Amino acid sequence: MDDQEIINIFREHGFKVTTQRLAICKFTLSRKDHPSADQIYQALKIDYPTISLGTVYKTLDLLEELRLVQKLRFNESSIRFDPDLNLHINMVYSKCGKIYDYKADSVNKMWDTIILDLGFKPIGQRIDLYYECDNCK
Amino acid sequence: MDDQEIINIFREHGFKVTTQRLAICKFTLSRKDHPSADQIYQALKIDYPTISLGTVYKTLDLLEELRLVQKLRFNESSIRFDPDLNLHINMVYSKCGKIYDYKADSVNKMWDTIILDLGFKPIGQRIDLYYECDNCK
DNA sequence: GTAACTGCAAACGCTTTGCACTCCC
DNA sequence: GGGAGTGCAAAGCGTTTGCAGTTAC
Repeated sequence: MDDQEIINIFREHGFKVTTQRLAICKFTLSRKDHPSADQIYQALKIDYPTISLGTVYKTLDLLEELRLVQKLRFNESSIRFDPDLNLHINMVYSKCGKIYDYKADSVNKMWDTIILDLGFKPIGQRIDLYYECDNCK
Repeated sequence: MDDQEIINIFREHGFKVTTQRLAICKFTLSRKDHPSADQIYQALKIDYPTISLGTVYKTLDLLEELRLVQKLRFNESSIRFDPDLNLHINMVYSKCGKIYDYKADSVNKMWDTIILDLGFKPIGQRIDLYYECDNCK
């Protein structure tokens, strides 16, 4: 998603385009490791020294409302933000806290069958797999 | 799981059996709707008026350590406690906050295939399905 | 120009911690 | 009797809220 697309989405929904919003949005959408609000804040502080954590939180709420990210709570204190709202598996490395997405056609097919089996369609889903990586921590 | 079984598990691991622990454990293991620490506390306060929220938290941590429950964070502030550690789907009702387990052989079979496809075995998993119930809230 | 947004700091809510008292074993 | 467990209250920590100042449009 390029800058113009993001700008259009904001404007279409009546939200102003600010430097902070664009930066937070671009950063979060480009990440595949589900950063926390503070990780986003720390990363952006380098290029935008006056940005505040409050703005990061408010913007992330906005992105959730615009269906550009989803909030995920894992078994740790902070919320992680995932820019992929389609069906995928969250590969969670329990020790080091890293999280990556895994996508495969086979999963989609299986999933369709499970949903069909259940008889009614959910409004969303979440699939996690937990691993322990020996080389971390 | 009856009282004696729970008592044995505590003793085997060198933990003392107290009235509070037994009550918290029995209540949590019997619940299928994934109560929060405060819900457990509120429910037990009726029969055990002197019980404290701190003890509920400490005991739930102990039960997690003994692999009798797992902690689950959903998109709400508090932690939910699930006494089923085997493969199942969490049916989450987004509006009213209710959560139930769904188990089916078909899911297990599908899941085995997905894991086999991935090539390496996880140490745990979590599957959520989100619904909106019209009659709630 | 003005309504929306930002940055700051205080408030909030759930969870954890510390400690004196209590009670299993 | 002694050490683990409890209850209470304070501390902790990520997140939310309120507000004066600022900025997009």
